[in-house]
Amino acid sequence: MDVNLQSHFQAAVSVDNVIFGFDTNGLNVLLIYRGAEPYRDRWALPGDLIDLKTDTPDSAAVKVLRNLTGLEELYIDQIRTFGRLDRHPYGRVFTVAYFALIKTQDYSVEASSWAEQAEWFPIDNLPELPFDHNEIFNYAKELLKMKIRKQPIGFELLPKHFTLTELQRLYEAILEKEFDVRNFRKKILSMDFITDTGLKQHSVMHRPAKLYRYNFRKYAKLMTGGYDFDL
Amino acid sequence: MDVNLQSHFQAAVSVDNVIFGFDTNGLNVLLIYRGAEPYRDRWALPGDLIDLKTDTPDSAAVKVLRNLTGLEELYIDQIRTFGRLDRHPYGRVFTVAYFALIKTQDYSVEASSWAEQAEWFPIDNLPELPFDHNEIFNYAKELLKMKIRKQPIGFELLPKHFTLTELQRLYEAILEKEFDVRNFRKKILSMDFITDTGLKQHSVMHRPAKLYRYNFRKYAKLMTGGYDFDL
DNA sequence: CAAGTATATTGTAAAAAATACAATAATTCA
DNA sequence: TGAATTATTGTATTTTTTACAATATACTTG
Repeated sequence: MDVNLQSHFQAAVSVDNVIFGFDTNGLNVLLIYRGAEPYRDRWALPGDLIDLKTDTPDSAAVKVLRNLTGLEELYIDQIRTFGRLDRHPYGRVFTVAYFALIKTQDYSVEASSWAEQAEWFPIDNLPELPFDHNEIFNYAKELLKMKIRKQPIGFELLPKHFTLTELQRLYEAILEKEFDVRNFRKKILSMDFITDTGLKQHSVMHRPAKLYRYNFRKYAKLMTGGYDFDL
Repeated sequence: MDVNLQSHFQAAVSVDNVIFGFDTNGLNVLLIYRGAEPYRDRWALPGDLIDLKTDTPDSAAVKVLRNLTGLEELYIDQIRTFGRLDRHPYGRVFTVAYFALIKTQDYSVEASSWAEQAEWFPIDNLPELPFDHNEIFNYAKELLKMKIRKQPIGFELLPKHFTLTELQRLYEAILEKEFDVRNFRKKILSMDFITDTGLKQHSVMHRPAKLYRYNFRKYAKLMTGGYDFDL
């Protein structure tokens, strides 16, 4: 290979995942406790160097997510690439950041191959992160805000069956803004892609709420009709 | 360096720009005629390998754009990174795609250091592009559609002074959809970030249109008030 | 200079969507 | 049985969107 070209083929590329989860305490991010250098013993976004022989950025990000959660078929999407010159102490490493949503309820620490090293952190109380991970996280947070208003991805963060109040709390947590109960329900129901399951909460010491589920097929149908999701 | 690490530091990273321009014929993309291998003598997106010693993806993309147009201060934004295993015949090359908007009127082929090799192509009549450039272009086109509805970036594609009809044609070309003249004007003017310059067209053989300009300060003010641009 | 040509500009009524606002209902627990 | 707690629902007002066509202004030509 040409000497000129040679000088270009000396970069590494990694992926880093910003994994969001939602529970009664609000929005959380899944961080791992690094067991290896650099930045050993620091909480960081879960990520890995891409294996140049076998992986694309997408496949590498999916692998990280799968290893960490033991779950398949999660929502994941590329955010953007970060490439500051000094972002990695070992050399020139570009990182492709990803954005994932998981149902906290389905996630069990035990299923993870990095079990004891993973932990949920409330998004408003993150530790200082290594590399440019704070920057990546902030970018992801903004993206989540934007996406939630345009696409019905909120359901990826809720259990299969959920109440309208839970859905409202989710939107409020993400958008950092409160909605009127009546108007929120009217709007969500008018969009017509959640379905009443006929089930109710039980063992709650108040009027039990109806349980709904997200109906992807209805959503898909609306989209092909040029529908504009907005909140 | 560790052998294990060594195997990761063998990638190259490039940037590729999808540069949009607008004229009376509609939306165009700027392509260059490749003078070097691979894919010599093919029309392709302007791009370059990132110099690992000196450049970030952003700075590299700006350089490509500047070399090509001779212009400063253009609108440019990252799209996403593409990294199929076989996308480049010389090895593992990831490419960070960018999206740029330029005022065709300000662009002169002469100013370009690649002068004779650059040419505008109507977006609905592109040649077959090398690498994964067709995929990148399609992605960019969708992104443009999305962005134009959310941010006042259309003005980056128009001369400093423009008529409302030109603005409408621009939106129609990008969104592939026609708008009612009265409603379009009402909406645009209600947004209140374009200003009447007091000037008019001349030497047109019909009623001359008023010339407007984009008022960034007004827009910025609106945004801080939580305004939602939408069309 | 009058008529013709071509595009620019403007208003209004009806329908739809967004907003503001509070009373009643269903369950558990004591 | 009533107290506690959260779920559920409707209506009037305002704002936004939509549908729709007549008049205005410049240039050109005869």
